[in-house]
Amino acid sequence: MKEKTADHPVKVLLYEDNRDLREGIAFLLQATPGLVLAGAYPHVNNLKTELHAHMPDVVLLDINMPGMSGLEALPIIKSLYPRTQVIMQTVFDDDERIFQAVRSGASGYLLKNTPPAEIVQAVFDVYNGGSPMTSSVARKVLQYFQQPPKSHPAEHLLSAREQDILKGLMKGYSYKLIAGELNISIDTVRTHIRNVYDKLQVNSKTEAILKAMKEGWIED
Amino acid sequence: MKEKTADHPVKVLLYEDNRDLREGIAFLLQATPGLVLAGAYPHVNNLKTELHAHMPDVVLLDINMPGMSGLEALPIIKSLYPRTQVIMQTVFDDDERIFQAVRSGASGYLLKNTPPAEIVQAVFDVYNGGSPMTSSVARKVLQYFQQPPKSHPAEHLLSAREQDILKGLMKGYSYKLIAGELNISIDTVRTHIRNVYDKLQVNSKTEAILKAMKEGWIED
DNA sequence: GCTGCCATCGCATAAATGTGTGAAAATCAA
DNA sequence: TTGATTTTCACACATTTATGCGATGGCAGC
Repeated sequence: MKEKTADHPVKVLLYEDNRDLREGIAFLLQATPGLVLAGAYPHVNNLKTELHAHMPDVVLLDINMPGMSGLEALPIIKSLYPRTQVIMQTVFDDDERIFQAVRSGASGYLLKNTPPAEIVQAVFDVYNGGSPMTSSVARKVLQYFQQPPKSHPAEHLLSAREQDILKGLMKGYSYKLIAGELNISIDTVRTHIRNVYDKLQVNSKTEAILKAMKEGWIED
Repeated sequence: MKEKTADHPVKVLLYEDNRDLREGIAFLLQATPGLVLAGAYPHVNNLKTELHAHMPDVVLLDINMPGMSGLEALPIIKSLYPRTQVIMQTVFDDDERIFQAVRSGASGYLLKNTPPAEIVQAVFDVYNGGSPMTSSVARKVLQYFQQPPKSHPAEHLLSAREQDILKGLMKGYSYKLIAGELNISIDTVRTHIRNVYDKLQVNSKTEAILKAMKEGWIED
């Protein structure tokens, strides 16, 4: 990880409706060598204008603001300036906000209890390609990846052979192909598929595949 | 976020093959109030025994160790003691390792350049439900979410009506149902589907659906 | 006006699929 | 050993799909 703080000062734009907090952070950013505070505003209603005027490297964006919320502002920023790094700040760490922010391209996510010094560090972090996150937020993000302890209702429902056949279907194979692949007769394939349909409560290839996918069956 | 450090001391198990590093971290963990170092080992070859003996709350796990690697040890730990929190440590931050670790249930991921004080902090973090991550690692995780700026090649390929029909197929409908749904004749549905197949270069319902999904067609 | 594309419909035929009924061999737990 | 399950196969028949070869009308662009 190469530090690029010496390159040119990092331009920061701050959106935070709480006046004390805004001025506090603003002061700190101001006072930090290598950072330049391009602006500090209590709302994002003039977002586009300010973006075009300042061309910030990093935006510190509060989620809860009067008028347009930070979550609404985020996609606008990222669509206009994809390379601008955005750090979200909020008091709440509910899943909904986090994932909406992450999907919209947020590069960092800090809770409001983050000490000011770490906020400054976070600015450098995102600028250098990192993603500073409050650890409780990080946990929620990770949990999305954790192999959802797959509740495979089908696991015990379908026999090994039936699973083979189903996998064949999910690859788009015809009965004939599956039969060839597994070296069994077409009629056998029929039988298995019939049983699979019974167990999955469906009555067509399509339904079986869709159900199998929704049920979290493929690894793809 | 409730701190639970006063509850009972957090039992930590440390796996790290580098002796200096191991002893350094071990000393620090020892000396930290609220933490108890249950053991510090240079390899995971006796993993199960040590786990059963110490029942740790948190495991600090180096990835690169002689014999069994940390990545191999992780799923074993999580399957035996799902509630034990594991922090991975490594010098490398390549995507492969990170995602394998995350999928296997790692709760934290620190690079080796992490200052010792932060390692201690990380132990408390995971114990309290957080997921301390080096910010460069966090970035890679986030990027996985931001992935799908899906290119819809079919968007312009298929006409509006053809897309309607395809959506019908993807809901598992039969021709008859689609015809009813859209108030057109079955033969019309046939024609559209024929054209869709031509354009998607497939020749069965199943293939069309699978292709449509892979192409990022569904929102599900 | 002509041309290309789209949406609509019809008919015909071959192939694939869904479903009913049966049954033999292999495997496995009680 | 006995019984339950699994895996294998067969034949039959209805339905659904896939595909070929049409046709009509609408609408946009040149």
